Amino acid sequence: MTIKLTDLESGVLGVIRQQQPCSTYAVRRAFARSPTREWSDSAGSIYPAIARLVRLGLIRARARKADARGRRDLCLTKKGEDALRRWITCLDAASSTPDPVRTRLHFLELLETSRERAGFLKRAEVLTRVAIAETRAFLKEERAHAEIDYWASLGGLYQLEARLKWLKRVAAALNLP
Amino acid sequence: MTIKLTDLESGVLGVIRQQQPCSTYAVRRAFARSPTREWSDSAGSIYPAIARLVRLGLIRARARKADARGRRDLCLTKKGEDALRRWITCLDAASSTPDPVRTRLHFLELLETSRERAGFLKRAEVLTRVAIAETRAFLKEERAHAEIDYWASLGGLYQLEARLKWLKRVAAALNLP
DNA sequence: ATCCCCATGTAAATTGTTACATGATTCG
DNA sequence: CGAATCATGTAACAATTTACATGGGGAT
Repeated sequence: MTIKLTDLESGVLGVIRQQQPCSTYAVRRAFARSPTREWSDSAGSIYPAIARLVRLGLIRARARKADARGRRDLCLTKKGEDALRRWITCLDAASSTPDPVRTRLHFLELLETSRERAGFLKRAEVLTRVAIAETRAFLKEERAHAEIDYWASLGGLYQLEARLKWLKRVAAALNLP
Repeated sequence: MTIKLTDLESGVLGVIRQQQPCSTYAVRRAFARSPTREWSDSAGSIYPAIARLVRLGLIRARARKADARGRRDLCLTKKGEDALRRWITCLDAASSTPDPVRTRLHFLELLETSRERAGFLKRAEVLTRVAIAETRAFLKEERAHAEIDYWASLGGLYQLEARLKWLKRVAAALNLP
């Protein structure tokens, strides 16, 4: 059975992979820095999450010797890299997070070839277009019967269209077709 | 002490207020309809949430007589309306949801005067502009040191800018300055 | 010396997910 | 009649929030 990661766990893996070797606190700081607050930076969520990932063998933790504070160096294992890669590439419509594309894009470097990266962006684009079509259909019904819900839901459409624009810009910037 | 509502509870109150009297199942259906999945539509979250709200005195549940299925008519109490109004107007930067503005806008009708409604939109606009400024500052640092994180975070900026555009359109549509 | 940030966590309570259980009604 | 949907929930589990506890190290 394949391991199913939560978004927080995936974010943890991703940040560790970017900064390894690093401490739990470094991950926390990285999460806290982000203006969009994609992941929770509370100790009560991160420490248990990392303990889980160590238990699952996705992270290796090595105590620094002669460190009075008991800091540990965290690194991804091979298994951890695989799990992270799987999370990135298994991007689907059922994702519960506000922006599953953006959270994954942070770790795009884990995909080695241009082909894989372009594939990710393409899949993201298709998903977004599907969502746009669905939202448009929904808005059509909605308009007729509930004015305010129409305007509220229109916000979702604007967000999706912005995502599409952003994806194009990212693809161009990264030289991906 | 004032009651602090979760987003799900607020959504429940809002939908009930729009459709009252209605059943729990009607709320569930309303949540399930939305293409943006702003609120969870699982029975395991909604039934307990409504039980909580009844216990807190924000909802009144009345059994329909001679209804074999045991349906209940739910209505907001005065206290429930107040709590919902407070949730809508207490829009702040610390909101954890992806789009605290959009979720609240659904229930804008609860604000009676144009002045209040315009106030809400104005506050939303200010919050968004602040977030945009913060994100721009963040991106400036980010660009220098982590290419991919820069492009990922740029997505957040696009979302915020889309929100601003949407807010303008909503204000115009509702004839609010 | 004292205060604040670094850095580790844990405990209790709450919340949400997944899956199940039950029975009524409608539709083909 | 059988399947899908309506409509109520609950139980077990997993995850998160909030708050606390502990101590090192650096700056004023």
